[in-house]
Amino acid sequence: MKKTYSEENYLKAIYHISKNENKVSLKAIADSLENNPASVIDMLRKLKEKQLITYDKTQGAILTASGETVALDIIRKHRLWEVFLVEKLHYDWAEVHPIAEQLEHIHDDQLAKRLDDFLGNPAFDPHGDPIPANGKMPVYANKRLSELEISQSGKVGSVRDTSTPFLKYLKQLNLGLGSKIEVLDKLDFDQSMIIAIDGSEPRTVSSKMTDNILLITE
Amino acid sequence: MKKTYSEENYLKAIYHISKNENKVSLKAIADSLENNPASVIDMLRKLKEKQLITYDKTQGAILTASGETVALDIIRKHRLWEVFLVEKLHYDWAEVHPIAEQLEHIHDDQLAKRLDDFLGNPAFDPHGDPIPANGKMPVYANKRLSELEISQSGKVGSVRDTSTPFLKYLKQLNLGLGSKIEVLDKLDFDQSMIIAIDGSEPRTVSSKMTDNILLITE
DNA sequence: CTCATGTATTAGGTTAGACTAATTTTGTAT
DNA sequence: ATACAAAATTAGTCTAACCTAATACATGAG
Ligand SMILES: [Mn+2]
Ligand SMILES: [Mn+2]
Ligand SMILES: [Mn+2]
Ligand SMILES: [Mn+2]
Repeated sequence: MKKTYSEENYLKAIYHISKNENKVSLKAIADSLENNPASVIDMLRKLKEKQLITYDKTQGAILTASGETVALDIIRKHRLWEVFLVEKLHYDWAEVHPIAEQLEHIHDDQLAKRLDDFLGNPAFDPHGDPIPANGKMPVYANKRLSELEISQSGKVGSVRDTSTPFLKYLKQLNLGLGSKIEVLDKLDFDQSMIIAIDGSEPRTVSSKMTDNILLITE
Repeated sequence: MKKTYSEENYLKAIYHISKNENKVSLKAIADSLENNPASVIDMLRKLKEKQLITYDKTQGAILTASGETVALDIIRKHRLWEVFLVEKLHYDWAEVHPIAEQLEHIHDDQLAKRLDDFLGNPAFDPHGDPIPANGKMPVYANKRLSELEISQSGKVGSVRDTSTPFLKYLKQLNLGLGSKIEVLDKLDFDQSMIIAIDGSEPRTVSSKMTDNILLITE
């Protein structure tokens, strides 16, 4: 059964929220899609009807197996297209998200596979996020920078916020995927951190920043 | 001003029909898009409102300059994506049209240019159709005069025989590059033609002559 | 000239997906 | 336990883009 652009966006939003919160509330979906709660509840009923989710106000929205399949397929296409835009068309990684938001909805049976092969079967998108394959999201060890203790370190594996302002900020800090970060100090009163990026001058960064950097620690 | 998917499809349809018919009728648009005439007239009024076309029942629909710009931009993207799908993703040329129908609506300021460069600035799509550039559809002398049927016409784009006798003969006929030729009649027994050159007196010309004149038709 | 047919137009209706403005339910702080 | 605020829900409205069915207009064959 073919899904609409809008249905696909809802399923994707529900998937992403479920990875960060233990309950996917109506409000969280509304905030994420910047839609009115009244619009959201209509769509949730439609998705429930189509057996793509379950929903009630206490449990929140939960993807069914087929709902998750759709969500992962969209995320896969989104991330593959982002790789294409950066690797082949030489876009900056900060520019590709809005274009991938459109491209992820292109529907064709063979397209994702052919694109994947053309790109050399990449494992990660330009933001360091893993590309789903075979209906599953690959998992790998990662930790928020905000969770590190003083003197611990790690390599930047991905960023949770892919907004242009945030990515521009990172660029200004000289921080990219693979940068090594060491925690020099942590301020108790607002959780801001003093860090060294690739061994350079200490920089102070807010908890909002450290919450959005995911590290490969091991 | 951003155009909807549907508006773009209408403008494209009007463009294509106008190249094959001397009037873009409501019915022709309805047939081409497989939409109901009642739906079509609504959209024509909307496009007229937005100054993308003019329309009245006797003249039919005519693209304004800005309407044509939009149409050519969509056709450009359609054909570039077809090249991508065939050249890079190794689709068969017969499979790519429905996918390009979706991809042509992806909106981003830089995308067409970047894609064009990535593909090596192709002049033709996989079906041999020219790819618009700089807001214009390239035209090529693509048909021998001898291939035209009665009542068809075209403009002289080039000549295959460049011998002095031939060119002198053309001069005597008052025929040069850009001259408009209309086929008035064709004689079965020796394939000679009776033609009007720039609307002048009918002239009879041999098949040897008509084989050596290349026309821009469309 | 007239009427049959094809083309254009109007009128009214549907669906998807959004909205605003109540209202109800739930959770939390006192 | 109360009362307030946040979250969920309902009711009603809107727009884009389609539809069907009825009607008007144009045209060409007899
Ligand atoms: Mn993205
Ligand atoms: Mn990404
Ligand atoms: Mn095509
Ligand atoms: Mn083509």
